[in-house]
Amino acid sequence: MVMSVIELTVGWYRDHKRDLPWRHPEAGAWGVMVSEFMLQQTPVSRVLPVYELWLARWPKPGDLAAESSGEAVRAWGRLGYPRRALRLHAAATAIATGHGGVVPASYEELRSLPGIGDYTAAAVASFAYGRRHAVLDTNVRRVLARAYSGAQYPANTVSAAERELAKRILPEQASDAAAWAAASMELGALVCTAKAPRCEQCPVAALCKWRESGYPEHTGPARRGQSYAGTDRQCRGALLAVLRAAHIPVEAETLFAAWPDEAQRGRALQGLLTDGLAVRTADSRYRLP
DNA sequence: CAAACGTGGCC
DNA sequence: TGGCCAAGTTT
Repeated sequence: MVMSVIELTVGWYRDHKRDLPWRHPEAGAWGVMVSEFMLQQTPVSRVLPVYELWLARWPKPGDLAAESSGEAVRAWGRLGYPRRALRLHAAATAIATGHGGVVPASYEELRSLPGIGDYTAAAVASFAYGRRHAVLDTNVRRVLARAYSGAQYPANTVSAAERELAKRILPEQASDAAAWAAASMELGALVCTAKAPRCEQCPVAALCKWRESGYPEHTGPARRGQSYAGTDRQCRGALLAVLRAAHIPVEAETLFAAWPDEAQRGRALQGLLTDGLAVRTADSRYRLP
């Protein structure tokens, strides 16, 4: 019998999926949700240790909600994009107060929580609750682009056509759809990678349109490079690192010792205050919220 | 829609 | 060495 891309991918996943803690049954929906926040734009290898610490310290949403948001930021460590820690704390608070302490199962309820966009809502509903949703992350988008559209890379932003394709091929049965979501993400992460795809190991190589077309190279605009060295972002990171390490409020002088450029560090501190990642005390010192 | 938002590893 | 890339969201 002829197997489809979806069937082949799900079969491959059964034998090749990584043993990740948030895939264990005991992780629960909260574990899945925490992992999804941490994995936004962040590699699995860097998430693993922080995830373990978080789940041990805050096994339920209410446990995190009971702490200050600053503790969430501190425990976030160097994962990057620390506003995610703030939003995860805010989401936990919303779950504790408005959802009986239980991570909601519906896409709409999840989507309304801070820090949860289209991808994360679909992912939590699918992975934690087996709901039927098109889960479109960078991995899945690349797999679809190659296997179905014959392109090396998807466009910079998700297109309507892409969503339609994802919905069109989504298995009818919710459990099958959830299996496909997990499997296609894993395929994109391990085999159908951005740089050097392992087509020899790919379960759908024989059906891949990109391969069939002779691997045409990407046309169209390159992805915007994200510089970092010397940027305001790096400056913010340096200042926040000082606040994370300090357990009493620090002087502006102490904070500013972490960065040479005067104009930049002033901008960065204001940004941290505006974002709620730092607060000024009555005696004009600074600390985590 | 583009820009802002961290950080580290890899080729 | 430096650009690219990593399970995105918000404004």
